[in-house]
Amino acid sequence: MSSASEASVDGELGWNRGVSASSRTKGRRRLFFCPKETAAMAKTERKPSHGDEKLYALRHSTAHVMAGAVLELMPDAKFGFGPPVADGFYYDFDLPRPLQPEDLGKIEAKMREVVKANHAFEHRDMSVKEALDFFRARNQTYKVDQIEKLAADGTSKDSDDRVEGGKVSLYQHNGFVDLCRGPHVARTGDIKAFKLLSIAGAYWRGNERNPQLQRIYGTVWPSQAELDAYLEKLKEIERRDHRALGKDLELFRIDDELGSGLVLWLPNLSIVREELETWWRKVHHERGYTLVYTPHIAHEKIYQRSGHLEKYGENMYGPLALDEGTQNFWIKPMNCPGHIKVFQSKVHSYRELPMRIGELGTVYRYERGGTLHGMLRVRGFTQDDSHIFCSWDQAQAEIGGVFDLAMEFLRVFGYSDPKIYLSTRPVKRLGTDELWDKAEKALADALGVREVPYDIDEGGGVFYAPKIDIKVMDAIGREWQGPTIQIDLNLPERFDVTFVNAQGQRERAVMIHRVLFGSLERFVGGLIEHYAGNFPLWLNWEQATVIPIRDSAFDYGRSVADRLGSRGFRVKLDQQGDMRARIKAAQERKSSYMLIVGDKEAAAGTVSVRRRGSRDEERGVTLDAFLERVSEERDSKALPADFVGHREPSAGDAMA
RNA sequence: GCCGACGUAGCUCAGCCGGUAGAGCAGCGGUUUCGUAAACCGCCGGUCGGCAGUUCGAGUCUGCCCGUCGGCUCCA
Repeated sequence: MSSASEASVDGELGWNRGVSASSRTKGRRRLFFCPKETAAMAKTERKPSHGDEKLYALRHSTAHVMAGAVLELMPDAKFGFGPPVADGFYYDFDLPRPLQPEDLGKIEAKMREVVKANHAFEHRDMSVKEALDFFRARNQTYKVDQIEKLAADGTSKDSDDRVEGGKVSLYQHNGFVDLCRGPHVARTGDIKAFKLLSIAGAYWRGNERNPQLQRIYGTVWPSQAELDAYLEKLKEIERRDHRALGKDLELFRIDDELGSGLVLWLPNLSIVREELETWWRKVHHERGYTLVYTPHIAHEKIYQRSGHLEKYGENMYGPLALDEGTQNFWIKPMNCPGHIKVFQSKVHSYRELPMRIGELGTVYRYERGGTLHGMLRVRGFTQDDSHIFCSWDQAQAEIGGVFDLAMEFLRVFGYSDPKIYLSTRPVKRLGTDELWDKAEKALADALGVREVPYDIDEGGGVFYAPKIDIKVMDAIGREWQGPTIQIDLNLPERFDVTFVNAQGQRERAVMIHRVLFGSLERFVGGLIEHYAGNFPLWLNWEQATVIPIRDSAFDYGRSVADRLGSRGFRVKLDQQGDMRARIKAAQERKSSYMLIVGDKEAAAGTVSVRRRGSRDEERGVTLDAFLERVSEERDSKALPADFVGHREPSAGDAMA
């Protein structure tokens, strides 16, 4: 007999049947991305729209069914938390042995039995003492821990559970009892289309000093069609994975011997980066930025003064002991100290402000091994960093200017639905509360003036400043971290950054830190996925491929390629294999245009145009007409014709 | 860093109960010149992630490192 029946207490507890999903009161909801997406994306998910209570109940109920199945298969299992998350659910277990991939199938089979048996979900309240006795008797130490915490605090940030009137809420089905506020579906038979996806480690209460539990992720949908659509979306995410595309398209490489977390930009992606940097410099010159270069290592005294060694030291590489070990240098983790020194190279009048100092500055930060992820999480990266030095009176307008520039950037790349977050003071920080009050208010005011709606990310600021984060949706509805703006009152004080005001007195400058791309590595890694490798013409490493049909057209093909090259296009003349092989290869390299030329084209001075993503050809296009067309496309930085932007809400939101 | 899985040619992978490494693609050399997604023939290419151990013998078994993947924690 399984222990599920040992846990069964129907008789003595008096369960209430038929608690409907709609009885669930509003509460905090913990939302995460599906496992595949997490590392690539922002930590917080946008809140789902109203009206998805049923989906919430379905996911929550399936988590219970899974936990019940695990308990039947492994009677010694102990349970942690098992909440619904975006697109599915998970449950954490403390198990006597590690789970194997084959276990998922067994657990799923057991779940299907329970679904088929159509057990009722039943609810009851229990006094704290009763509940503690109940879970102690079953050796469910994590539940005991949670109830004790709830009894002490009333609520818990780790779950929706709470103590009300001295009681906690429990649910049971098929003898599996869990601490839970509900709601649930009425019966297990209401669970239709589900699948267990993966196994992972997770710390109890998310704290790495706590024991590590085994987490099973699963997904569940009201219908098989919706489950299929979701699984298809996961496949699409896999197809777009920048690490796979990075290999296929020869974009970047991370070499073990060179060092993990360090990116080699291969020639193709280097072209993308060069185009981005060229445009970035142009835009910044137009906006009154001064572009500079600063060193990659610095004496430790500057990092003592900036507070980096104290608050950020565990992420820094060093020390490098120079001059017989009498002088310590560290590799720079941020560009701000260098830019402060640039500003302080002379005395500035208020007339010169705001002074906007920018740099494509390469920094190195130690990241723990398990956190590295392709180009999205690396140890060396280049930020498109700028520090704006201005007076307090100018700060708000400057923040607004940066904000507008950020929006322009996002539009160019086809990102949509920007969402704004205001991240406030973290626990580990410099400076007084008054300074933080002032800085946080300045950011909030700047957003207020623009009437931009935003959410607060409590404690999400950097050690020296609060920040505005802009998060955006990519082509398949995933959220990414975008530009960041920070207003810093700490470093100007530590470095005594001043200017001479209209009264001839020294006045403390305000420092605004901002990035638009963030890091080039992460931004471009994200772009690869956003575009699925199909880059817009202006960024593409192979803008056109000239494909002669046979030898007789080689000379004409060369003249076409030369003509395009002389207009600044990146063109490949392919003479390998036969024509069909050349077409296939060009398509695989994601060349923007194929220009197929044979004897007819040579005679007429035309090209046959085939656009990436299409099997149609357009014959008899004169070279001039083609040049005019692609010049316009390139210079306007148009999104490619095969780009399909994000239009609908994400799958999870659509379920409302 | 932690939990689990995995590391064989540039890439994708095969290699049984331990007997001394194999395919396709790519590359190179030929042949072929063909009207819209893979022409044909040949050749080159591997300290099987690294270091120890067990064994007559290790790609296969064991241990420790390194790395990658899925998460956790952290983050641009």
